[in-house]
Amino acid sequence: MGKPSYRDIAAILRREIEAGDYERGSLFPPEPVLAERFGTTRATINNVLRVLRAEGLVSTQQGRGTTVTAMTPRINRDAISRYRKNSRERARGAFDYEVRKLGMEPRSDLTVGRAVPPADVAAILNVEPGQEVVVRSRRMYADDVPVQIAPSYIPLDIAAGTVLEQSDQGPGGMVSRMADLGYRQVRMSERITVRPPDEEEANFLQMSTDQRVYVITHVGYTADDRPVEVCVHVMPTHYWTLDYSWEVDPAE
Amino acid sequence: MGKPSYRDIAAILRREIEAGDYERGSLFPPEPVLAERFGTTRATINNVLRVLRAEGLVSTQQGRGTTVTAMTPRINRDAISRYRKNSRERARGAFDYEVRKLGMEPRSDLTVGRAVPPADVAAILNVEPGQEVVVRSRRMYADDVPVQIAPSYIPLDIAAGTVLEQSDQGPGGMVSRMADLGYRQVRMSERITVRPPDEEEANFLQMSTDQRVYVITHVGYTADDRPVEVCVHVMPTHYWTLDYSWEVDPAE
DNA sequence: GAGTGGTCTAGACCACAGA
DNA sequence: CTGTGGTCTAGACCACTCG
Repeated sequence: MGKPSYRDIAAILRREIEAGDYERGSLFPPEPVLAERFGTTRATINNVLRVLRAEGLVSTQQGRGTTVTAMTPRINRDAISRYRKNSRERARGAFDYEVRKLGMEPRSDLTVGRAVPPADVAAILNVEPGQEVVVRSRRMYADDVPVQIAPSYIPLDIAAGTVLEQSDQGPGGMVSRMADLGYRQVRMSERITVRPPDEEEANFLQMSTDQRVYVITHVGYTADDRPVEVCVHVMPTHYWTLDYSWEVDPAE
Repeated sequence: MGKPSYRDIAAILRREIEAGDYERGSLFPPEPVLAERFGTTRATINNVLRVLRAEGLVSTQQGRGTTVTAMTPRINRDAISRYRKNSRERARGAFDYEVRKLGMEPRSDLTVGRAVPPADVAAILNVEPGQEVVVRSRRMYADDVPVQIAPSYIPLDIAAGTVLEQSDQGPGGMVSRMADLGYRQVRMSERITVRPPDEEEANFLQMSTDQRVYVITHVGYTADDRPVEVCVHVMPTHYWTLDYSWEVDPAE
C-alpha cells in the first residue's frame, strides 16, 4: 500500500464531486490546500486537476481558481430534428429548445459582417480563396455559461444586400430566410472532428487545453446541389452530446 | 525575447513533423535529447509531448518511446451510407470500405459470447439489469494499427441459438442476418459523446490519457419500434472523422 | 541491463484576477 | 496587494520494453 498516485487522488475527488460535496459553480479548494491534504506537492495536484478537467468535472481559470463545472447534464444536439420546420419555429430556434429542455436559460449574440472565410469553407462554397462572403457569427450561452461558437458563411451573390446581412432574422431562422430568397435547402451534411481549442476558442469558451471541442462543419444544399451555407459549430465536448437518427431505405 | 516556452517548442516540432522531417511510424527523439536540444529539462519536454499527443501527431508508449503517428489522413465514417445495403455488401462491410479508401489494409477480430451489458445498454434494449445478452465484439485495425472497439449487444430472445451466435456472419453483416431472422431494422439512431479512454481502451488502442475517444451508441429499431441491437463504437478521435447527411423533409 | 517515458519532490518565479 | 494557477528547474526513483 504505497502513497496515492495522482490517479488515486483524482478518483477520490471525482467521487466527492459526483456525490455533491461541492456546490456546482463554486470554487474548488486551491492547489496548496489539496497538496497539504494529500501530503504531496502542487505539481502532483496539477496532474490531478488535469484529469478532472479532461473529464469536464472542473474548469480552471488562471488567477481565479478552479470551479466545479456548472453543467452536469450535457446539452443534447439533435441534428436532424433541429432542421425540421416545426422545430425551427418552436421556442425561437433549435438551440433555445435544446437548452430550455434542460431547465436552463439560453442566450446568444449575433455579429453580422463580411469576411474572408477559412480555406476549407471557401472550398466547400466554391468561392475563390481570398474572396469575401457574408458571415453571421453566433455565440451561445446556457445560464450565461458560453457553450458554443457558430459562424455561418453565405456567398455574396446570395446574401449581399438581403435580410441575411441584417441582425434580426425573424422566426424559423436562417434556413427559412434563405428559402424566402429562393434558396431552399433540401439536403444537409455534417462532418464532425474533435481537437483542442485554439487560443481564442479557449478564451471565450472558458476552456483549458486539456479539454476538447467538437467541430461540426454543417453544409446546406439546394435542390440543384449547390452548397449555399456553411456553418462551423465549435462546442466543448464536455457540454454536449450529438444525436442523429434516420430511416433505413429498404430498397438500397 | 525570452526562452521558448513549451508551447513554442511544441510549435517548432509540429512544423517539423508536418514538414515530414520524421518518417511516419518512426521513433521520435527521446526526451533527454529534446531537453538538451532546447536547453530545458525533461519536465518541460513532457509538456511539449502532451500537446503533440493531444493533437494526434505523436503517440507514446512507456518503455518504448514516442512515435510519429502513422496515420495522418483520418478515416471517414459515413454513418448513413454505411448502413445502406449496397455499401454493406461492397468490400465486405463498411469498415473495410472506409479503410481501403485511404489505401490502407483493414483487419478485424470478432469475439462472440454472452455477457451482462452495461447499464445504459440494458436500459435501451429493455432487458433486466443483470440479464445476459449476446455480445459480438469487434476489434478493428488499419494497417495493423488498432483503430476501433465495437461491441454489439442483441437480446437473447432474438439471438440465442441463431447464426448471430456464430462467428461467421456472411455478406452484408449483422443487419442483413437480423433481417433474415425477421428483425429488419428500419430506423437507426446514434448518440455521440467524447471522453478520455479507460485503462483497457487506452491499452488496446495504444492511446494516452491526453487523447480522447468518440463513443457512438448506435441503436437499430424494427418497424414496430423495438430496439433490437445496440452497438457501442469506441474510436480514437485523432483517427476518425464522422459524417452524416440527410434530406430535409419539406413538409415538416 | 540499458534506455525509455511516468511520476514525484522541493523550490522558484511569473501572469492574472479580484479586493 | 494577495492569492490563484501556469510554468519551470534539478534531481530522483520507478515501470516498462527490448535486446
